[in-house]
Formats: sequence, structure tokens, C-alpha cells
Amino acid sequence: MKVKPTNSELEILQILWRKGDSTVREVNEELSAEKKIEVGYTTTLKLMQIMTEKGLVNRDTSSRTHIYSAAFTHENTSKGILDSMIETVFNGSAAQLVMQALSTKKSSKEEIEMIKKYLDQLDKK
Amino acid sequence: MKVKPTNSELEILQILWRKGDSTVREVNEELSAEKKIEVGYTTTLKLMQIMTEKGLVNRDTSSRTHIYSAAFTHENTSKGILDSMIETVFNGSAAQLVMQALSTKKSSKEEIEMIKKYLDQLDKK
DNA sequence: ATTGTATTACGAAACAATTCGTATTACAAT
DNA sequence: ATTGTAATACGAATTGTTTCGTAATACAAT
Repeated sequence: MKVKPTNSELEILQILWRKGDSTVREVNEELSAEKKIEVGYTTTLKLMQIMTEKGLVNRDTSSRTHIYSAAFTHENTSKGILDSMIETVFNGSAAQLVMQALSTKKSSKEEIEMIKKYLDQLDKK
Repeated sequence: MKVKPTNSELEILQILWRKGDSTVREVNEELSAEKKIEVGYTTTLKLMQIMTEKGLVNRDTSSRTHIYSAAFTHENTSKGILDSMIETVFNGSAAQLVMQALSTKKSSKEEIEMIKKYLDQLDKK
């Protein structure tokens, strides 16, 4: 089962992950707030309906106002995206991607320490 | 100047990076070999023409058979893609992406050491 | 029951990405 | 010069994504 949301779909998933299960209206308002431009309600609705078809979200239709939830965890989804990126862009080398990522964005000392700890842990296995 | 190749475009760029400047035929053959299904010559040609318009590749038209070259380095391009991914998927935290990437793909001891060294270096600044 | 409001459903338009068939052109071999 | 071959150019069909207008529906308030 491959999970490969489009960009717009990802934006909606982000909201569901952060805010938890939500109605279309809630998602739409959050989306508009983030983008700082009003998004049509039916636009968001349609997207979420499509996502339902694709199995990216689940919905509870028991009451009039449907409640949507992400079908996959953030971890799960980002893993999938990362995987394909490592494959297609970095020729299968996660290390390559990691170093590139580190050079790209300045990370704080704390973050770097965290990563080191993580590596030590990884080493022991 | 933002560089954001589509998936198919990225496949072609990979080939140009790996093989160096190439003709459409060369790229097309490599592409077909990689995908293990024959890709139409004109399909590849069209893509590369579009990429020329977009400025993703440069072409030398001085001889009959045009020679194409990547307009941006691998590093440059992957940086752009990574950046947007960190932003949209990992909420701006490179560290988050890094750890996820490391958990996703098993990296060799050598790779882990390499990353550690890199981090140490980074620390000193 | 009627009306108003908020919701979902449907469909289509606009746009971008992908693929490929056909036409045109350039060159080489004769 | 004519012909064959391999290249580029062009345009169109197909598919996927994004957006939104309109219709249908459900519920609440009266």
C-alpha cells in the first residue's frame, strides 16, 4: 500500500495530524488561515472527498456533519515520502540526504546533540 | 529563481548528472533501461524541450544533434527539494527529517560515522 | 409544515504533467 | 539531385490536480 499524497492533500493531512479529527469546515478555516487567502469551502470538501476515495482519510458519517481523520500517521506518511525521495534524488543513500539536509538548514546545538544521541543509539544495534 | 522539477523531469536530470551532457537518444535509452519499459523517443524529446523552456537544462544547438546539459547541479536541486520538504512535511525542522530518514533506511556503520564526523564539524562553528 | 442555514454530492472548468503520433528538417550516402 | 535515415518541432490526446459553482439534502427554528 503506497501513500503518496499530493501537495494540497498533504496540507490537509498536516492539519488533521495537528488538530486531530476535524470537520470540513474546521479544516477549511485552518487552511485559509495558514495560507492567508480564503479557500473555497467546497474546494476543501472536494479534496477531502477525493482523499476519502484514495483512502488517505477516514470519515465518520454517522452524524450529519462528517468527521474526518487521517488514515495514516505522520510518521508513516513522511517515511513513504522520504523513502521515495532517497531513492529518486539521492540514489538510495540516506546518509547523503541527511548531510545535505543538515547543510541546508541551520540546526540548533540542541538539535545537533539530539541527532548525535540518536546516532549513538543506532550504532549499538 | 526556484527550481522545482516534476518527477519525470527529475529522472532526466539524474541521468544528465550521472552521465554528463547527452543527446535525447542517449537519455531516452538510459531512461528506458532504468524503467525497464520502453519510453517513446518523442516523449523524452518533448520533456527535454519543455525543460529547456523552463531553464532546467541548457542545450547546444550548434550541431544537428542537440546536446543537453543540466542547468543546475545535483546539490543545488536537491537542496531546493529538501528545503520545501522540510517546510511542508517536517514543520521546518531539519533534525526531524534527519532522524526520520535514519530510521527509515538502514545505514551502514561507515555512513553513520561519516554523519557523526560531519556533525562534529558543524558543531565547531 | 415552512423557511433558513449549513452540510454533502456532483460535475465541470482550468490547469499542469505526461505521452505519443505526425510533420518537418538536416544530413549522409549514393 | 534523390533517397533514406535520424533528428527536432508541433500539436493533440490523456491523465491527474485543483478549484469552484450549483444542486440536493438534512436539520433547526419558528
